[in-house]
Amino acid sequence: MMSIQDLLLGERQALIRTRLDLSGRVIAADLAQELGVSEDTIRRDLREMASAGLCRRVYGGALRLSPSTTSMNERIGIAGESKAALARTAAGLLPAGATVFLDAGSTNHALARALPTGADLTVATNAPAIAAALLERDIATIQLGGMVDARVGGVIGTSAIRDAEALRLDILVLGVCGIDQDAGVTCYSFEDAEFKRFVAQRSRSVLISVTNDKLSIAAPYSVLPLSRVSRAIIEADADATQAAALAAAGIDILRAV
Amino acid sequence: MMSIQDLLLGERQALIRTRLDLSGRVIAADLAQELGVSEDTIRRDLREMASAGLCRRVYGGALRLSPSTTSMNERIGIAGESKAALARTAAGLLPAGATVFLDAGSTNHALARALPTGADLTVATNAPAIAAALLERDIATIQLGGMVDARVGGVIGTSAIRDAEALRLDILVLGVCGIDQDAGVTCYSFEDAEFKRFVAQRSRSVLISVTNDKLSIAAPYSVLPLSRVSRAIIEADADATQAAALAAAGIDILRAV
DNA sequence: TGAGAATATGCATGATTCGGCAAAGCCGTC
DNA sequence: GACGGCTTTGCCGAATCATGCATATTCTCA
Repeated sequence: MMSIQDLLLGERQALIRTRLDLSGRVIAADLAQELGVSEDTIRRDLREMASAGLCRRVYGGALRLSPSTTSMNERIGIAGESKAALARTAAGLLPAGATVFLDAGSTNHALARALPTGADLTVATNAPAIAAALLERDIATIQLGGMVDARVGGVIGTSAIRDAEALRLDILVLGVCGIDQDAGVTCYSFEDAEFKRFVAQRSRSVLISVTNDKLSIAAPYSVLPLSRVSRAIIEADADATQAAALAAAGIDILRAV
Repeated sequence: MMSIQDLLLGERQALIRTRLDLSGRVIAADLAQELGVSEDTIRRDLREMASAGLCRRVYGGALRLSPSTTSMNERIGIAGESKAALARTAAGLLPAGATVFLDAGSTNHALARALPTGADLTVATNAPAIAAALLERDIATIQLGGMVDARVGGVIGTSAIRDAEALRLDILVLGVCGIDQDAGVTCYSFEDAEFKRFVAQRSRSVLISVTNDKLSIAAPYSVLPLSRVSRAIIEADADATQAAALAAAGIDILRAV
């Protein structure tokens, strides 16, 4: 039996980095106790990692450097932090051993990046960028095949649906273009809507994470009625009336931290 | 009777590699006891494997280079400039309108990054990271589907082959693990070799770009004989004797600038 | 400004590593 | 079969490293 204190040096730092990625901050004293080493050792680790540009050292611990270090996050831009907050919350809702589908979209890309390295999940996706992020985190990945739609950033259409037929999912994390109490979940492309609907049929539950700008938006093509959505994660400062409307439709509402 | 300590050098290293793949970490002292050799021998093995890029050496043992910390970014970083030079030269060899396949691998990832935005190409790939780079450059992309092999960084196996059946390629840009005038093009995984061979059948020409460390390397699994390779791009300072050997096999040799 | 926590620095210690060296095994040649 | 060259391996000593502790310094917060 391997106990937590028998970590090799590199492993300890990798674990700290994962912790940083996940929650954005670590506290030296907590890490020391948790990993069974002295605070000095943790501080040395943090100092090293900071000088290697992997985190920012602060009094008492360390912080993740602002998400502008990676190319994709730069593209996500200003909305990055709120998306990352949604993503961290969503990451906590994926149980070990689950088979999950991450639909294309920047919100789900953030979720892929929020997953801890080596997470015990099998994740299928139609978006190459998401698959690449999953691979970097050493997570079992299934990539759907076909011509990639540049607007969606993922594979849709017949080949994707054919590949998706082989899947049996515990959780579908849906990228949504709009959600509205009357129109339900909607998106901007007919084929994309068709694809999402198909994947939803193959999944036991449907999870969506919704930025504020998607609330009360009805896009042209209908994806699912609200009754098919199991759970929604909304931003910490999301409008209470709209949240209540979704909850009234039977959706389990979670606010991101 | 062959016991565990009668392993040949290569076998021992292969076993260590398996162990690394499996659990992500090995401890020198444990391996020494388990394999019945001295710790010095294990350390020598680990040192060799580390300098061959197969693991990361840490105090007390070694770790798998986990994609999160090292994989693409660092592998690109280490040999970045020479790979970028190969990539620039290769990019110039893809004619407008062509249908191209970019095989998984850091060299081809560099090629994808070297392509100009909006290039008039249709590019198929089995590697999500490459597909993501192509999408960022607004290039028509076809992604093969299936379970992604973490070591290869791309999809291989039956589903990938099934998807590849639909392709008819002008140029296959092959990622090679080794090229040798006797062994031909070789790689480290049986399934990967099988996949590459299949794609090669569907392509009118085969292009490879070869870093110096791949020259005169014969990996375990044979991919193609040299006669099937149309063109090879080698580094500016590649060994002249080895270049001549490839040219003698009928390969069109180009030196990168 | 002062109390208390957090940090940097130097040092001791035990474990690990590196380089060189020699013994043993393997190979081809004479 | 004997010989020399080559590789692999184990062992030794010196050097290096990771870690914890003690001490002086710096920082935060009230």
